[in-house]
Amino acid sequence: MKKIKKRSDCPISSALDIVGDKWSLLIIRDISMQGKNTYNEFLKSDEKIATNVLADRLSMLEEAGILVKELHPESKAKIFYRLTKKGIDLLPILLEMILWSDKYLSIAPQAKEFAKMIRKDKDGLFKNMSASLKK
Amino acid sequence: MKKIKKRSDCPISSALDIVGDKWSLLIIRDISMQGKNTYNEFLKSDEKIATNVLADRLSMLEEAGILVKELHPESKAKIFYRLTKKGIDLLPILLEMILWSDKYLSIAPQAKEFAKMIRKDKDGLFKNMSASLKK
DNA sequence: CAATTAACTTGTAAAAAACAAGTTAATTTA
DNA sequence: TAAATTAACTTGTTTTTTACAAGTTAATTG
Repeated sequence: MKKIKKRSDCPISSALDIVGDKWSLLIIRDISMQGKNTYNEFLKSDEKIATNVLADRLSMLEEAGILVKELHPESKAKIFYRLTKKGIDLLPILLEMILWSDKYLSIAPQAKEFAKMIRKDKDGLFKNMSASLKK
Repeated sequence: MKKIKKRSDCPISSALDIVGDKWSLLIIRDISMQGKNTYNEFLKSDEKIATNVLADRLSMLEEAGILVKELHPESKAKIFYRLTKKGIDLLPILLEMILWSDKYLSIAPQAKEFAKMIRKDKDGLFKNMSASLKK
C-alpha cells in the first residue's frame, strides 16, 4: 500500500493527489456510467488497465473514501464496488471533461449524445446519476 | 518528445490522455489563477515540479494546443506562456475540483473563499477569468 | 469433480519521475 | 564592461511507477 501524499494545501493539487493519474477517474467512470461494479468488469474496459495497477488503484480509492467494497448480491466469489457520496461527487468533474473533449477532441458518437444531454441540463443529470448510484 | 497516445474514443479517457497526470493541471492553475506565465514562476510553485518534468509538460501542452509560447513583453530572456481557448476551457474542470476539495478535503483558507465565489456564480466567474486570460 | 471464473499477488522489464548538475543566452550589477 | 545572476532549458543517474506475464486461492459452473 502506498500512501497518498499531499503536496500542498491547494485544492486542485490536493484533488490531483488522489485522482490525478490516468486510471482512477476511469474506474469512477466505469462505475458511474458503464454500470460496472466488479474487478473483472473494470479489467475488461477498452483502455486495458494492468491488473496490478487496478488492484492498487482500488485499494487507494477505498482508502481515500471514494469507494467501498460490498458483498455482491449475486455471488460471494464477487466483490461489489460502490461509489460513496465523496466518489459520486466527483461526477461533475467527469461531466466537464466530457464537455471539453466533445468540444476539442474526436470522441465516440454515443459520447457526443451524452455531451448534448449534459449541455441540456447538467444539474438534473447529475442528480439523476447520483440517485441511481446510491444504495 | 513523447507522443500523446489515445487509449480509446471515450471522452474522459481522451481528456486524461492529455491532462491526466499530477502536473499538467497545476501549470494551467498557475497561469489561470496565480498570474504566473514563465518557466521559473512555474518552478517556484509550492508543489515543486522537477525541471525536466516541467519542460516536458510545457512542450506536451503546447503540442496539444493548450498553451502557446509568446515573446515576453518585458524581456527577451523570458518566454511568456499563454493559455489558448482550448486551455482556458479546461477551467470548468478546475473549478469543479476546487468545489470537491472544498467539500471533502482540508484546503487553504483563501481557497475556501474562492470556492464560495464559485458557488455563488460559476458561469460568471468563468467568463471573467476567460476574458482576463485572453490577449 | 474438473474446468472456469473472480479477485488478486508476484516477478521482472520498461517507462516516467525525482534529483543533481551543467549549458547557453540575456540581463543586471559592481 | 567584465563578472555575477537570471531564465530556460538539457543531461545523467537513481528511484518510483507502470506494463506485461504468470501464478495463487476461493467460489462457482458444467
